[in-house]
Amino acid sequence: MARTNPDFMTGVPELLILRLLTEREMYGYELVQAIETATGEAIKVGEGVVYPILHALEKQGCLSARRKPVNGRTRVYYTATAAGKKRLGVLITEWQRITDAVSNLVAGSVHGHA
Amino acid sequence: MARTNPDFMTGVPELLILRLLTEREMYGYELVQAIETATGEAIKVGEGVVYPILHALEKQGCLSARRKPVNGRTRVYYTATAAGKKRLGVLITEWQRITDAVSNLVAGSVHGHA
DNA sequence: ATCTATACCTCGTATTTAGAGGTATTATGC
DNA sequence: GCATAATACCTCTAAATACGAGGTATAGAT
Repeated sequence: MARTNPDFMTGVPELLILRLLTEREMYGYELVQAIETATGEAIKVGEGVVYPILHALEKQGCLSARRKPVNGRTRVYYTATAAGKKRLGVLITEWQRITDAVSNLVAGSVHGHA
Repeated sequence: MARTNPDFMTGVPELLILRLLTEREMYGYELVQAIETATGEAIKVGEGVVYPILHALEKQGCLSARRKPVNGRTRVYYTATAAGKKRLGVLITEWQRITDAVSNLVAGSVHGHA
C-alpha cells in the first residue's frame, strides 16, 4: 500500500553504501551527502538510515571502521572489506534480476514467454 | 524475508499487478502465476501478497472488481480503472527515477555531478 | 552571543513482503 | 470410491527496514 507512492527503496541504501565504500573510505555524514550528490538529487537518505546500516555491515564484517579525529570532531571512516565486496556482488546480481524483470514488463511485452 | 540479502521488492508487486490489469482483466490466483510467467520466473509472489494488494487497490478506487462463477468456483476479476492507470503512471515514473539513479552509480561513475 | 553546519547516535512508527494456515470445489490418479 | 493435487478465495503473524524526530557536542560564521 504506500499512501501516495511506494518506495522501491528496500535494500537500496545498503547497496549504494557498499558501492561507494568500495571506491574509497568515507564517514557516515559524508555518505549522506555523497549519495545525494552521486545520484543527482534523485535519492536522499537520512542519517537515521545510514548509521544503522553502517553498524550492521561492520558487525557482519562487510566493513572495517577506523576513528580519526579531525579538527576536534571525530569521524569514523569505513571501507568495504573483501566480504563487503563479495556481498556487493550478490546485491548487484539481485538488483539486476529484479529490475530487468520489472522494466521488461513495464516496457511492454506482457505476453508470456521470452 | 531476506535473511541474508535484502529484497528490492518494495512496491514491485503493486506495480506489476497494476501493469498487468491495465492490459486485461484477471483474477487473483491467475495473477500469481502471470507474474511468475511474465517475468520468466525472476519474480514470484504468493497469494498472501497479491490478495491484500488487490483489496487495498480496490478500496482506493484503482481497481474495479466483478465476481464471476466459473465451474462452480467463484473468480473475482479485477481491472484497472482510470485512477488505477494514473497511479501506475506515477509508480513507473518513481520506478525510473530510482532505478536510473542506482544503475548509474552501480555501473561506474561514482564521480559527483552529471 | 546566536545560529548554522558538522558529526556522531538511538528510538519509535509505519509500511509491507513472505509464509503459514484456513475453507471449499473440481480434476486427477490409483 | 478415495485420496491427492490443483484451483480459488481469504486472513493473520512475523520480520525487515526506511524514515523522521530527537538527542549530544564541537567548529565556524554573522
